[in-house]
Amino acid sequence: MGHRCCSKQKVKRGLWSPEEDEKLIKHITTHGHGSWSSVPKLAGLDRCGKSCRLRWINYLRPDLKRGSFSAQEERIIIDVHRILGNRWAQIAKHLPGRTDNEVKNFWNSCVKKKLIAQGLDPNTHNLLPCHKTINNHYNGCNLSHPKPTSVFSVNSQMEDAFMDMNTPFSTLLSLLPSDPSTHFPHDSPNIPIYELQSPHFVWTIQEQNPNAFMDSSMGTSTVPISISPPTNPSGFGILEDNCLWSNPSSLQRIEVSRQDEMLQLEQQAVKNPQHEKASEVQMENAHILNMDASFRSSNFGFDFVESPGMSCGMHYNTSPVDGFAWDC
DNA sequence: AAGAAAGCCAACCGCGCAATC
DNA sequence: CGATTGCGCGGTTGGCTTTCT
Repeated sequence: MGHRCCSKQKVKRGLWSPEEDEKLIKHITTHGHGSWSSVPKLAGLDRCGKSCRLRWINYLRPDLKRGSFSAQEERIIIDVHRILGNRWAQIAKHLPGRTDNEVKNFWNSCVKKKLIAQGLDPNTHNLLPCHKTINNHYNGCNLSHPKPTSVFSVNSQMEDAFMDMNTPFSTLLSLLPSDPSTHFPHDSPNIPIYELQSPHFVWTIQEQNPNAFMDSSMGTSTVPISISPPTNPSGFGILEDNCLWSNPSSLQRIEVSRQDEMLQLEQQAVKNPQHEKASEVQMENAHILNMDASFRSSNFGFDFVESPGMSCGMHYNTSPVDGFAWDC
């Protein structure tokens, strides 16, 4: 199995010279790479095809985004890594202009250390053993995984939609059960809990504690979601490339719309001081709207809570705004 | 100022998969 | 249908740079 294309050839190795780069760029921009194994010969390079491919993909490609990673890119990396693990190529697909190698290096040199500093195991994203004494409650609510009060079957349409990054957020919401008010748990009438099952996944969806939202400065409510493959005890490893929670653009659109609404109300208050009190009421109402438990409301972001790989008491917000939050 | 240690990142290695022979 | 080939991937290495002592 496999092949030893490089080991049997006496070709140059190590760092690439500017002249070699120039030859490779010239060849690929004019002829395309075609078969990588033939590129060195055609381009006049004393390298193996594999080395040429790597140099082009990781360094010379014109669409590469150079420079340090943004905070949002870092967040995406952490989010997707929590689900996919060290599948760098898959993670890199969520970061236009970044290569798997770049993501991997960034992870190993920076992100890993940050997570450890936050008391998280970078491999599992669980709390490290020495940090597991943090309170196991969430804004006064017991966070031990609540039993779902309703289990819905997810048909293929829903599953496809959930796994497709391009599915509009409104479509996702419309696919959820239409009348969530009938599925509130008896012991927590304000916190509906759903579990959606398919042969491949279990989605646990829970409206976030409204009090938690009221503490939020960004005017966004969230629907914590945990997704786990029913047959995989680790909770990781078999999710597909395009996952709902890795759709930051949807979240941003939603959040921007909420922020715009709040901004408009604030501007109204500035323009019409005599109506300031009325605007305050309107703003308060906007908050209340955000607390609306209806899944058809567009006031949601998506979070994970209590997935098999996450310790009780830890709340990881996937919105582009907030970072890790510890609920103590 | 100099040597050591740590950080960073480009490149290599070896394996697995899929297409082709 | 097995062998070969090409490609892509994740893990690892090695060397350059930066920071620390």
